[in-house]
Amino acid sequence: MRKGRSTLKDVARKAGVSSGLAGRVLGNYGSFSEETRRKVTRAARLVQYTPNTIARSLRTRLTRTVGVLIPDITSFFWSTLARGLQDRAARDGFSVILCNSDEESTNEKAYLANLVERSVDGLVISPTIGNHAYLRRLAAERLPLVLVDRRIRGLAVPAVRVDNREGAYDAVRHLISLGHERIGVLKGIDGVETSDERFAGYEQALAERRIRIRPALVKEGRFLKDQAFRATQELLAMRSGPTAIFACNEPMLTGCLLALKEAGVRIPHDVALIGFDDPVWAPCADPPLTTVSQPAYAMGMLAFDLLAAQIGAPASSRRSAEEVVLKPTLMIRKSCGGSIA
Amino acid sequence: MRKGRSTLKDVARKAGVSSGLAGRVLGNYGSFSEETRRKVTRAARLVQYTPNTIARSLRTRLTRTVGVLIPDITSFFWSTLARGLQDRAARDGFSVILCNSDEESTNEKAYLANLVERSVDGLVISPTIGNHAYLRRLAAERLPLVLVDRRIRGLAVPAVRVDNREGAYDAVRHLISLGHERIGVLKGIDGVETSDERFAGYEQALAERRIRIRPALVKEGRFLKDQAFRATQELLAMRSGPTAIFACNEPMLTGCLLALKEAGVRIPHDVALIGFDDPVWAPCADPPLTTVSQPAYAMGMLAFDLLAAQIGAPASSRRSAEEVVLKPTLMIRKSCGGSIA
DNA sequence: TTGTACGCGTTATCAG
DNA sequence: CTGATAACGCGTACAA
Repeated sequence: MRKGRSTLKDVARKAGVSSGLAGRVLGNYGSFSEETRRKVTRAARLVQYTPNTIARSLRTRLTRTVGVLIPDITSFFWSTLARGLQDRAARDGFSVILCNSDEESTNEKAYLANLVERSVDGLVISPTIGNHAYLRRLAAERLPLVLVDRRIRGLAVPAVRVDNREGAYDAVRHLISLGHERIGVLKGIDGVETSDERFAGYEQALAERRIRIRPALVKEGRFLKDQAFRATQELLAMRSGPTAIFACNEPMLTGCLLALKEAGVRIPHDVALIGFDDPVWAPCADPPLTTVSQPAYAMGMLAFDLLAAQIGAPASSRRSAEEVVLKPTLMIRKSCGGSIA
Repeated sequence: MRKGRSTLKDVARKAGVSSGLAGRVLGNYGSFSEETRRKVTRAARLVQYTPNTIARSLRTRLTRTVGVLIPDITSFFWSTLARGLQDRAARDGFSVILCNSDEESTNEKAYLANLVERSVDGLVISPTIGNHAYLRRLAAERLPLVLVDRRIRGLAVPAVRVDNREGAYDAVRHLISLGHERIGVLKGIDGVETSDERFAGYEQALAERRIRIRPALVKEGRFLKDQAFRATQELLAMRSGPTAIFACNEPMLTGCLLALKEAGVRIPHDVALIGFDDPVWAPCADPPLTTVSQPAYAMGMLAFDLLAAQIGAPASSRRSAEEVVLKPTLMIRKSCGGSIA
């Protein structure tokens, strides 16, 4: 029994040529006669030759592998985005290594280091807060990089995201137009662009109508379902609590909804609810959820395309900050009800 | 400016020793004096040495990479399982390459081939139907393999799954105990063990109560939301349609619910609904969904552990079919209501 | 304890 | 057009 897969040497022997020649016809470069092309391809088929990508990578310094570092594949937005990314990657023959940061910069750092050691050709990352020195160094070294969902201040690399401020603004304006003024908000993580921008949209909508922001109504839910659950309970415990709540992502929307139901509050009668992210189940909820929808799948595809463009280009001529910002869209269903006036 | 990362040769030069020696202290094998250990580690730090995993892999034939090939990362069950898998893998220093088959054997075959070319150390796969010859060959070649969620007949490799028949049996028995007899079922894909077993549970529960199976009530939803949506519409269009529906996975549960709502049927009053898989949002649905819950995250962790055990063991002594079968649990909420008697 | 040298399987260059 | 041969960076047997 042979030990492993057959190599170029095996093909060469079988075809009765040198391994260099075999490599050329199989790699389709250099020159060779039609005669040898036949002999070699036939031999390759016979010995079931399959190139050793490890050896090839060692030589070419290219791995046809990209890393994707996101907060949590488990949430609707990220799994959908990852799917779009993986589909595009596969189309181009790239493999994708999945990493979940849980919004922890220590995890981020560790995964980043690992991915670099593995010589990925590029990286799409949704950076968390914390020390970005490492990431900046990678960018400086011209490792193909694309940021998704959020950017980092002062780091000029391609990014694909949605206009978060606008999406949040639309959501909150919708609430205000329905007569709400005491609007609770479940923020993500302070310092994360996505979160800050959504909060800015919230502020903008309120300011525009001269509604003052009540600090007690703004809670940091850390993008997490459980945190949002607790925060919602706190909101409900207030003397003069919110008449509406804006949850800044899907896990928090779920947590909020769970808390609301557990407390027996009627939606939208007692409190209206609107969320960022539009999971497939939003129409099935009780009541059907009004949300801000993001084109997550498309974002994943775009992220890969932006990355592939960098990988394909010579390191010197890489555009520094091609940015794609998509529009979120308000999906009006039932959870905000009609006017409460 | 240096061209790339520094190598063993660089640290060796810096430390004033041979690269072989440097390799040994950094790899911590063989023998060397305390003196050189200091010199070498210091040099490594100075030149920011980081091992080239490609070269190492070429030499050791090990990549510390595993592939995970599942139907669709986008669904609740799979994203949760993948998360458990990735977490465990990271703990042990393994990277995971994500592939989505969409239940297409051609995709499966292509991804499998790619993963093998990349020399993954192991593979966890949820095989779809179709030609399994390729997979069998890999198993025969002793590539570490673990099957998740479903097995393949006659292929003795470790597997982790849930007792699908029992879960489905419990679900349908629950429906029957509430007085339902015309129970519609949204099956997955005929031939996929998961689907067949769940259907077997359905049959068993009915047979036990001497309720005959009406072919018109069983629909193949292909595990897909949209297919289930249409199938549900067909069920609703029947002259004497179902009084209850059992959706065999989460996407189909969603599709079914969507169709039911769109048609204005009241749940459970007009038709009761129960699903396999218990997504986080199940309690938020209208009405809260009664489901069969699977320990997806744990299954992912276990799958990796089973794989790691094989990777760690010498190829000759690999246990052939350690199988883990977990218990699903019935989560009774509101979508089946009380007795309809 | 240390250094040398070879091989892993490619890609790619350079004579012939 | 073809065959040798040199890297790529690491692991490791073997000699010193």
